[in-house]
Amino acid sequence: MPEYYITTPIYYVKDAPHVGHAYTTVNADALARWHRLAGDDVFFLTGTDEHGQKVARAAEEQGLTPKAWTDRLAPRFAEAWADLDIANDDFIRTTEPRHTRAVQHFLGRIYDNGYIFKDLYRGLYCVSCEQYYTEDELIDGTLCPIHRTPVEQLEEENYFFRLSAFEQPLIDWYATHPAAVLPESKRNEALGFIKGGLRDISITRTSIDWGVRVPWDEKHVFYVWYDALVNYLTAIGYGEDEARFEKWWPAVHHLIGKEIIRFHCVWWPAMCLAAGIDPPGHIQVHGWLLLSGEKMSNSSVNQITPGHLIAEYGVDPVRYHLLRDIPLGSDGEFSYEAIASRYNADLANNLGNLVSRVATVIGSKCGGVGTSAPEDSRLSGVAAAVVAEASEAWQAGQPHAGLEATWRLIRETNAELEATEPWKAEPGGAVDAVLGSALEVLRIVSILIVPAMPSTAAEIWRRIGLEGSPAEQRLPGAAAWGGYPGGRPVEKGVPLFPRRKG
RNA sequence: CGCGGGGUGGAGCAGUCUGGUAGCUCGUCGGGCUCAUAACCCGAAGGUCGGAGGUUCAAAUCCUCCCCCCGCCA
Repeated sequence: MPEYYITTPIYYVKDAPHVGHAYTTVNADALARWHRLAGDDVFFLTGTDEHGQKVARAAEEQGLTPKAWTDRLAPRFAEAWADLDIANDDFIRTTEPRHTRAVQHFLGRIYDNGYIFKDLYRGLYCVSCEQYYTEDELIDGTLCPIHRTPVEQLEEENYFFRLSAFEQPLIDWYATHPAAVLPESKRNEALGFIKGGLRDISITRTSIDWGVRVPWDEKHVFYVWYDALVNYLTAIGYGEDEARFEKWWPAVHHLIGKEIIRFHCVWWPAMCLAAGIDPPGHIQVHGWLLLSGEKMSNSSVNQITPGHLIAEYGVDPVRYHLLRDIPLGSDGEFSYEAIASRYNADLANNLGNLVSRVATVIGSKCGGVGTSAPEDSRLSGVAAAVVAEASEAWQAGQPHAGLEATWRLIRETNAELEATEPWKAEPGGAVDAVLGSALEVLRIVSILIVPAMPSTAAEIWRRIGLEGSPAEQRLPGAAAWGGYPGGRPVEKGVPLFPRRKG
């Protein structure tokens, strides 16, 4: 059984989860669910990043210890994901003991291998922020961007990672793993950065203590990024369960936003090499969810919470919108107009309405009992083509294309009903055939939409009288034409997606 | 010359690598249907593909220059 290990970035617990986080997580969840359908052995990891200066400061502002603060924030992410029907297999927090052990083991290996050394770090430091800035982050190159006060030139003893030693190894690695980073434009960006020359990087701090202790020098803690990346290893038993680790690594799929390309496509593979393990096998980079043209961010005032959207539209429509309207890899605009339009057009008018009209005509012409589909239905060819196209799209990490293809089958089925008008015909073979085909389409569609809308899929499955659940089906076999047995009671039910005004 | 993304009918996108009838969804208009959630189906209008040069029998697609928009701790 092929393994499919997928990760989201771990989210920084500086603030509550917003729709940008949800976008990444829903995509990861949908891909995980697709691979489960495909019969892969799936492990889906998400979690929270809890160390570092900014968390410590946020806690302090609330009059809390960092630990108390993160204990309060982390569950909000877990709850948000539960509300969005996210079926992650693990939820990692970087403050867990297992993570401390993994980080110390991983960085200890790099240290033992000679790629970490002590040196003087010189930087521009804001005393109020207790933080270093680079010159271009400063106002006029001299003032702290937050406090607008002069920064100081400061020196601190740090441990450095010899990133410079990995310039050529990384170039070689990218050459032998051409599809490791997708889309290709992002791979080129990472490679371009590497070829531009790599400098050694400071990876520890003595100025803060909210972090993972450096095992060979207790005065230092690891800088938050280098502790955070290791979460991908912690969760699969790195350093503690060799068999489990090798099962999932390096065939991992990291789903990340484009702003953290350098960390994931340069630092991280280099650190893996330094520690003596393979770099991550797949990194899929996605774009941003824009709100009125601006990136949704933690600090944005006008952020929209996932809970708010779910209350307004329902879980599955929110998931569908995120997956269908913003192709993985490019930026997309979030708007209420877009989600409402998608809801009415695709969910209410097409899918929901198809379920309704089929159930009604089955009721009036077939006594409420589903009929089976003939093999030679015109729709069987469409279905086969759509299943192939959707599968290819999902496999390639393109949910929007998979869903687009799926909806073509729904449209074709509406058109087929229009062409044959079973509601006008006398009950009999012709009517049974066209309605059987429509029911078969609904069966196939309910499988194809499992990754995007698990609850809706299960509900359609149930209404057309099938047992078990669509999520238990295995592709490609289950999507082959002719799986609907007929003879099952078909329930009309209330509209799946009541049409929205405005 | 910081990096990156983009400018295609009213909106959002595909097509650009591998030149050769500009495609899809939404919206608009007209018709059909009335099984269905005023949903569905069919048809139509609407684009000199950011601008200017160039290569070519032929350019949204290749080359040159220019203009504009957007983002950079998910």
